[in-house]
Parts: sequence; structure tokens; C-alpha cells
Amino acid sequence: MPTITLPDGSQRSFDHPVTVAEVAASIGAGLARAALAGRVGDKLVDTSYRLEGDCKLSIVTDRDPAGLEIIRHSTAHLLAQAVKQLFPEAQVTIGPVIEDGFYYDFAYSRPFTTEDLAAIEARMRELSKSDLAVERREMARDAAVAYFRGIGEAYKAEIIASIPATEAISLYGQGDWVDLCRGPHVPSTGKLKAFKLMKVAGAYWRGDSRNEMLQRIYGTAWPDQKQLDAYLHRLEEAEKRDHRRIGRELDLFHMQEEAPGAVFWHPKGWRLFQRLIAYMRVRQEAAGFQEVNGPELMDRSLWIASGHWEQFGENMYTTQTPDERVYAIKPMNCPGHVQIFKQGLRSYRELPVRFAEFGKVHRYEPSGALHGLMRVRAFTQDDAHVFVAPEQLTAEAVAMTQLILSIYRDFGFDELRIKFSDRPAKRVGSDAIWDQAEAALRQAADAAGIEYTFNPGEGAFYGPKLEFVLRDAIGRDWQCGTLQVDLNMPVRLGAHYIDEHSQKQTPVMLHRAIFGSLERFLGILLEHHAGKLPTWLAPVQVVLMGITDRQHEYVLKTADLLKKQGLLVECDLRNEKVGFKIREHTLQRVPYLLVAGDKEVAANLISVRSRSGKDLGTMPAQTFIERLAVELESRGRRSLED
RNA sequence: GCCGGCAUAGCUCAGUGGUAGAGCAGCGGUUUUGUAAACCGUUGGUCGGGAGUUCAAAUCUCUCUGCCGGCACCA
Repeated sequence: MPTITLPDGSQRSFDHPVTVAEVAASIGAGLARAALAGRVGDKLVDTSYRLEGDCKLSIVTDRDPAGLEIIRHSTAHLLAQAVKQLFPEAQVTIGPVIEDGFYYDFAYSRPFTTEDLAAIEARMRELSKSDLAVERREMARDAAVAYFRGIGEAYKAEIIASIPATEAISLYGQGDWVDLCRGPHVPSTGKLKAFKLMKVAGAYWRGDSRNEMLQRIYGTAWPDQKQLDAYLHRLEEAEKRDHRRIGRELDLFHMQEEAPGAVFWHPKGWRLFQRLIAYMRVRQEAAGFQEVNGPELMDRSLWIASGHWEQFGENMYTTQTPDERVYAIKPMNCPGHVQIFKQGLRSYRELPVRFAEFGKVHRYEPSGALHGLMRVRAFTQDDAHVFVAPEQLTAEAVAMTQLILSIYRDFGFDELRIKFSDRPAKRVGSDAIWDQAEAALRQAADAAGIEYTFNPGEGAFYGPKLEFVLRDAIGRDWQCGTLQVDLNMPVRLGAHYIDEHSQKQTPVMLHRAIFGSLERFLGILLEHHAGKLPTWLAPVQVVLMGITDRQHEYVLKTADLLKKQGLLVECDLRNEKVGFKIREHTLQRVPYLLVAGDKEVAANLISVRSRSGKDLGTMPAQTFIERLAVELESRGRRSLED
């Protein structure tokens, strides 16, 4: 005799076991139609799930995030069913939900074409229209392995075989098709109405490049057509903020075939780049860092000693000189900084020693990894290494975490993901050292009060790391900042200090980067702001223009005034209409446009227009300068428009 | 590196075996202009590189390079 308690606290009693669907129907016909699944306690179940005893139940519809996830998961099944009907030779593997959609990997003799994709999508629509019931059943593991082997699904059988033998396997069937799945799923395929197949790509079986390549089909699915259309529109908008496009439109940089993965910075882009450096210098200096500079080329022996040659030798650029020595072009700055630390005897009194460098590094990245400014072969790190005594480690790591977060906030990145990555399979150093390093970093992260996710096995080969991850316009995540605890490199490279008992000690080394790669950070920054950089960063902050050439002298004089304040100013004295000039400079995302006509000249004023198109009225140049100063000093938190 | 796609003027793109095109940009004029595109004229391309098929290749084939979307990698 189950009594069901609903989310609003109301209760319903039944004199026999009921399904989730029946409970939904007892509440209302509309809810019965909208029901995708049920939530019993914390557990998601199908609408066909039978409630035998008293429980708390909520009906999951597409308004529930869990409901949307179920729709996407079920759409992945619909995709697999359609593929099996059209390409019976294809084998199914896995089909998980991802952000905004899903994918499904198939093993097939050839890649799917875009024509295939259209045919598959059309078949999915037919299957949806047929409104096939989705039914769950359970099977013993070994029986399930035998079943999938029997129907020629070797991959599925392999997956099931890796599940413990004692577990019952749930299978979901719809029409002629059955898949292994934990569920839950929508009650019938008719619930799947708004979906679209997006692209095909290769993907390795079990994510291992030694395995065969499968054919992955990506799709998106939404509760209704309107939300699907909105999503597709968002994608189009995101494309417009692609940093590669903005870089060209704003004449910031270019790349070309002769230098794959390397950037040609144009004047405005380089100015922007230098402004990032100038900002970081100020922040670093205040935080006790000393800027240093190491050689670009160092003998291979140093990289062998550090362990980089062993780990990354394949990805290092090398050069052989006439004396037959082999040098590596530095792929990172740490060994250089250790050499500087090693000069002379270091006292414990000097610690922490904080060396920072804007170091240009070269890494021969795999060709397929290159991606605009985000992944290049030649890039500049705001790299720093801090040598501390073990007891200073936590405080130093906490301070650095806070510095990173504070700097990100200055750039408008309030939301970022932080990941904690621990020891990778390929590493140097004993487990005892790793235990120590991981514990220290975790302790520091907790002391800093940050929230992070756990990223097992993704640490650097010499130590665990915190990764500060930013997201680009179309949702790809990129590691920017990093903080690493390293107990290995100081030993390998022979760094020491003398403690208070005159004993030689090995310092702990912290690696940290805040921008990470300036190139990448700039790419993210451009996308984050859609090219509309905050005024304090903009390579051109103000453009002045006259309406006719009668105002030229006044414009030049006013521009001089602004330039003397250190503002980045250009004058547009071209023989063009003011509307044309406004349009061009607005497209160039110049923060402020100042216009002077005869009226302004007569009154000794300027007319101010913001990038957003707002007319801020006329004012004396001095007033503009003062109000702009407030915006610049607050790094855009306060604006001249306010 | 792997799978797939793409590569035509500075940019965005059309051209699918038969004499390389458009819009914008650029350049030369005219216009002295009031807050997101004035008007007229005009320059510009070994169709990514190489090889092949063909009477004939931007177009078909092979190959190399680069880029794009994924996967793998990311000190």
C-alpha cells in the first residue's frame, strides 16, 4: 500500500504498487504527457518504475536539468538505432551526454559522410514519429555478454565483460534495437523532438591512441525547437567572437604557413601584448618577485639532467653548432631559474626566492594540436619559480593562489575552474616524495579556500598541480594559470640552501604561471570581451575626429592634450563623413570616439561617444580626461558611462 | 600524430573539364560632410606547392604543406 510524498509535501496513497507514470497520471493528464522520468529519493528512474512501498517522488520533466540530460541520452540511443538500421555492419560502442548534447561512437569500415549524417538524422525523425516505447529489462552479466557477442557487437560485449559478474545489467530496447544502459530513459521515442546532428569526427576506442579509431557522431538535443534554435543561434554568435577572426579584423596578428604555430604580432597586437606584460610586472613586483632572464639555448645535458629530455625530447627543437654540441631551444624556463638560484651559496634567510621571467619558449607540439593563439609552438610564459624552505610552502602557495585569483578578477574573469591534478603514470621521483608534494598542495588549496575538481593522473611529471582553467567563446576549456609543487627538480638539478644549523638543504620549488601563455591568455581575453577590450587594455583608447577640415587644428591640439596624459590616441582627419568614421572605429572596438565640429571648437568642448553607441554629451577635454582616469584606475569596474 | 573536411584577389565568397568573377577593401577623382556605409572611375589572381590524366585542369587523380572540426598529446 504505497504512500507517495510529492515535492510540495502532499501525499497520495494507493492500494497497489504503482508506476511513476501512473502517479503522474493521477496528478494530471498534462503532467502525465510531460513526464520523462521519476526521482525517487535521489535516484532517477524510468516512468515505468514500480513503486512498491512508501517513498518520496518527484516527476522529472524537461524543465528539470535531469530531464534534459535524459532527453540527450535517449537521443544518443535514437542515433544509434538509426545508424544500426541504415548501416547494419556498424558496431555500437558508447554514447554519453556531454555539454549541450551528446555523441555516439561507432566502429565502421569507413568514415560517415555528411550525406550519411543527413540520412541518419532523417531516420531518427521517423523513429521519433513512430513513438516507439522504450523498455527496460535486466539480464545477468554473462548472459548479456553472450547476447551482445551473439549479435556481433564485440565492443558492447567488451564493455559489459568489464562490469563485475555479480551485477545485473540493464538493457534498454526500443523497436528492433537494444542497448546496454544504466538509464533512465524517456518512456518513448516520441518525446525526442528537437535534435540535430552536428558533426562527425574520429575518436580512439577507449580514448587510447594505440587503439583503432572509431567514428564519432556529435549531436545536440533540447526540450523543444525554440531552445534548439536558440542554441544554434548562440553558436553562430560565438563564432563571431573567435579570436582568430577578431585578430584579423582588428589587425592584431597573423600566422602563416612558413611558421606554423607561431605568431606575427602587428603593431596593435604587440601593444596589447606589452600592456599585459606591463600590468603583470607591476603585480609581480608588488608580490615580491624578481624578474630574471635565462638563455634561449642550453646544452642538451641540462635537459637530460632535469628529465625533460626523457619526457619531452621528441617535442624539443634542437640545434647543432659547428663544434658539434647539441643545444635545445628552451621549452620551459625552470632549469634556467634553477641555475640562477644555484649561483653562490643561498642562505635560508633569503627564502623564499621568487624568480619571474617573461620567457619565450618553443615546443614542437603535434600538428593536430595547433589552434590559433590557444595552442602554438612558440609562446611566451609569465613563468615564475619560487624556492622555499619546506615550512614556508603552504603560506607561499596560498599567497600565490590569491594573487592568481586577484589578477583574473582584474581581467573580468570571475568564473574560472580550478583543477587539482595528481601524479601521472609517467613521472620522476619516489612515491614518498609524491605523497608529500600532493599533500602540501592540497593543504595549500584548502587553506586558500578555493573550490576545485579532482583531475587524477594529470599532474606534471615532476609534481602535482593546480590548474586554472578559462573557457573560450565556444565552450572549449584551456589551462591558463598553474601552480605546481615540485620536490624533484631541485634534487635533480642540485639546488641547495644553507639552513640555520649550517646544513645543506634542498629547497622546495613552486612553479607558477598566471597568464600561462600570453598568447593563449590574449586569445581568451579577446573572445571573452568579443574584442571589446576594457579601456585600460585597449591598444587604441580614443579616436578624435573633426567633421570638416576646419576642425583639424583643434582635433590635433586636443589629441596632444590626451597623449600627454598617457592615453593611446589616434586622430581621424580623413576626408570622410563623420558617420563613416564612427562606423569604422566602432567596428574597430575603440572605446571612446571624440567628435569636434564648429560648435565644439567655438565652445572649446568635445562631443563624446562610447563604443556601445551611447552619446555622452559634450564636455571640456579636461573633464573627459578626469572621468576616463576613474575608469582606467578601476580597471573598468567603474566606467565613464556610469 | 590519427580520422574527416577545406585551400580561388587584402577580406567574404561564386565559378565542377573549354578565355578567372562579384561585393567590400585598396588606388585616382568629385564631395567639406553632425554620430554605424556619399558618388564616379579603377588597379589587383603562377586558383596553396609539386607531379599526373587530358587536345584542354581552378575543376579529375596522386602527393606535400597549411588551416578548420574532433581524437590523442599538452613540461
